[in-house]
Amino acid sequence: MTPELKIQQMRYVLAIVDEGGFHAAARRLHRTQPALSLAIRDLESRLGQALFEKGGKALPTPFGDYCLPRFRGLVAEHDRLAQELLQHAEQRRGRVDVATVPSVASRLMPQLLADFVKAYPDLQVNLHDGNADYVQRMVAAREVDLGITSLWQVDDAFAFTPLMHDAVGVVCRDDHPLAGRQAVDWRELDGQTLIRNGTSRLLAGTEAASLLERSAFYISNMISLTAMLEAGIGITTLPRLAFPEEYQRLRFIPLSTPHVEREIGVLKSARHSLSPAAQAMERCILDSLGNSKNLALDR
Amino acid sequence: MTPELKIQQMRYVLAIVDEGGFHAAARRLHRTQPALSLAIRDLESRLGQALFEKGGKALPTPFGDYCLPRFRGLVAEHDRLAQELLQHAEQRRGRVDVATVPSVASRLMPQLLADFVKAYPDLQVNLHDGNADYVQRMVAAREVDLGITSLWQVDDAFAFTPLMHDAVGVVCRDDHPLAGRQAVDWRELDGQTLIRNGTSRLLAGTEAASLLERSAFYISNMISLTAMLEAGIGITTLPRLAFPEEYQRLRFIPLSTPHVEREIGVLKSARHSLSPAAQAMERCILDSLGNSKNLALDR
DNA sequence: AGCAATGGTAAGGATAACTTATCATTTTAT
DNA sequence: ATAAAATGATAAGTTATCCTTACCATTGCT
Repeated sequence: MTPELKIQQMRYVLAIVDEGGFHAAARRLHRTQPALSLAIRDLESRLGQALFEKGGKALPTPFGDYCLPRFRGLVAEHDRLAQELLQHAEQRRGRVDVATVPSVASRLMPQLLADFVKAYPDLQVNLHDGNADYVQRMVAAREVDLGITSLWQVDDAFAFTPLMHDAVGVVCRDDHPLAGRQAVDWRELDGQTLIRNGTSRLLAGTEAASLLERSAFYISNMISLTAMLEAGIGITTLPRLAFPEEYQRLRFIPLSTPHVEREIGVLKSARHSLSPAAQAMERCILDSLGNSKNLALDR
Repeated sequence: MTPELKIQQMRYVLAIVDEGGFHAAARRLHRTQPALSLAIRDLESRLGQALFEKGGKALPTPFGDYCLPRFRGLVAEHDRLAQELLQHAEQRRGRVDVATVPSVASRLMPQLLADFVKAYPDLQVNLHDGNADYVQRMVAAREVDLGITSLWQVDDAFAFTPLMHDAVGVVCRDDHPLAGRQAVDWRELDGQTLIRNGTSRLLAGTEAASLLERSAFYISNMISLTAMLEAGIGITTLPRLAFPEEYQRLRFIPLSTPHVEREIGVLKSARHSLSPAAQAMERCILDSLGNSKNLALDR
């Protein structure tokens, strides 16, 4: 019933009209003139009406005149769409949503995003941050394309690409007895006031696990936690990346025994592939953080 | 640079998504499953991005999700256009402009248009009327598709299809000496007050031409002319079709010597073809007035 | 009149599209 | 748990579509 009008046939019609003849149009389209003749005849037979007058010249019929602007419209629409989709496919347009843990957001993302917008200036980036559980849930719910986090729970619904190891250490004020030390053993913390935080669970399952049970404080908010530490109320443990360098009076001492580290990496859904923009972001992340095991974290 | 996205490929994508799988879609499209696989692969390679996830199920990728509504839009646009053009081609929609001489407009068009709208209820008809010169100029300027008129001037820019012969006669009031006659010779009009009108030039070039020179009146407007005739001021000549039957006191007496007639027919441009709607109108005119030499004009 | 355009036509070849047959996986049912 | 059925991918071969070469008819221009 409804004829299938091919975009290419319409293009031929437009070229013939614009160039004023079959030969000229054929030249422009890199075809031969009979190719156009046949294509036009086919289109005419589909519509049941002639598009060009019969006598010698390539003049549109009244019906052809009626079709012309409509063909032009659909072809323009097609080209606009093809262009748009290509730009998305080629990662020149689009949007990425990324979720990270706060330490990554503040320590790694600034440089990374600067590199990213330089490489992909027209891609929109949305950055969310929260704890590792939150990041993983955002990825699972597909509210973000990618997460940069440590693995919260192994689950084959996720694909995790490791980026770096982030060792846990003790954080204390500069007047604390441990402040000048190069390393510390967990047993030395016995009797100290330990403030737990969101990352403390990294110690669970290690020989230092008992420290957690003896701790009376839990503070999730980083601002509050640093305020407590600066006030000299106690000490805490943090992965190095999460240690806030900007607080002058705080010190980070690596925990040598047990050696505890979290593994930071890129998290994505294993079942779904990435949008083109997210592919660009993933590549950017891997290029920038992948090989260099990021040893430049010392101050 | 810009890939050529075929309407059919987009249709395949939509069918696969809507039917939830390659097999189901293939069934609906009367194709086999590999045909779809290959078409999709081709489209994906043109865009440089996968549209469906790899693992078994036919789930769209995020890029596929992005494409879907746009494909749907363009396909819908295509179908709408194809439908519209087909309706025009099949003369189910469109517009015809017709110009006629007044006699045709008042005596022939009412029935003809009634037949036409019955056969083509969705076609818009615009009817213009004026003298034969006006009609011919309208056709030449392509402001109308068709004219129904007598030929004003022969010119190979026009195609003229004769419909009927329309004999000239004398028109007078019922109390005129000629009123009861079956025929009249031009010599019998000698000494009568002859009022010329737009059709009087039909006598030019005949033996009765001298009558025109002796006439002091010329009235182009039909209402004015009939008023003059009803007032008994004079007589005139008119083709039978132009004789206004509705005036009870006026009589028409055929002119037997010389026998003068105009030929009424369909006029169109010889260089341009007709719009589909105009083709419908032409056919309707020829069917309704072509063969029957329209002898049913007596009252 | 003769030449150089125009577009149309016929036959054959290149390309694209589709089908049949088969395979590897996954899902469903027993 | 295992068989059966359904999924999509792949390879080879067929068909249809599209395009080209070669030629013709007509028109317009020197």
